[in-house]
Amino acid sequence: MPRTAETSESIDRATARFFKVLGDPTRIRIISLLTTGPKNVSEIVEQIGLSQARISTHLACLRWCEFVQAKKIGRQVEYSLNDPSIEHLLALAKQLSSVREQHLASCTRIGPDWI
Amino acid sequence: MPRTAETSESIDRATARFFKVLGDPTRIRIISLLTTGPKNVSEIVEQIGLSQARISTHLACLRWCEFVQAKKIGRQVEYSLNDPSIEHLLALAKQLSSVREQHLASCTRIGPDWI
DNA sequence: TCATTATATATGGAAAACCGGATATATCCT
DNA sequence: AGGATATATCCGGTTTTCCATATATAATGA
Repeated sequence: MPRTAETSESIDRATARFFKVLGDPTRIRIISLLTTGPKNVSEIVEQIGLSQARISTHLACLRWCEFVQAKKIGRQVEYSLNDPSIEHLLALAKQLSSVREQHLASCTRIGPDWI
Repeated sequence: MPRTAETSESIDRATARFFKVLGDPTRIRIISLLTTGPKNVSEIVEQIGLSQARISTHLACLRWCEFVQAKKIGRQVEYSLNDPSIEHLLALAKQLSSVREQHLASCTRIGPDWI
């Protein structure tokens, strides 16, 4: 069954949201950290160095979009990646973006302040 | 030479910006369209159905971040993808996000309106 | 039970991104 | 040169995202 224009548009919207979730430095750092194995919230907070509240909302975002899984152990919650494909995707993206690292770093905002 | 925490942080920032550029439905649609071959601006405008001005700024964004190349031919400008890896990345992301399409569609904003 | 620890959520404000509409620039044609 | 066409950029306003701070919930231990 061929896809209609509407369904491909709908997938594009989903894909854009998917990417938007990945489009935040803190969330990338969290995902990168989790590629080294499961971590509980305190460990993540310690590694990243932001407030627990901030980390927790970023984790909620990643959890909602199913990038990560949460497992409650006593009073801690252990987070882990829930799909190995994410690691592939991230590795590929890191490779592509590290080539352009300086260039991308010089772009502090999306919009007509390029140049 | 091992990477220090700062340089990995810098790559993470670059990667996040890389993803942020991909985190817009219109830009995803443009890139998807360009996977079928080079197109000039008028063709892109026609296919996507947004104003020429809007398409043009999205193209500027993609061009700046080197997702696409622009080639001036007479008074038209022909755009094309400038790295086949982008296609792989997009295909992988589309696959991952189409699995969660309904779920991602139900998320209209990033932030505490999940649940 | 009460205090403590670990994590999650709510709220208000600042910054960033997106859009529509107007305008500028560059090329072609007569 | 002057008009038409193709594309790019600017501007003001609205929406979205991010953050800091405060507070809520849940589990543990005294």
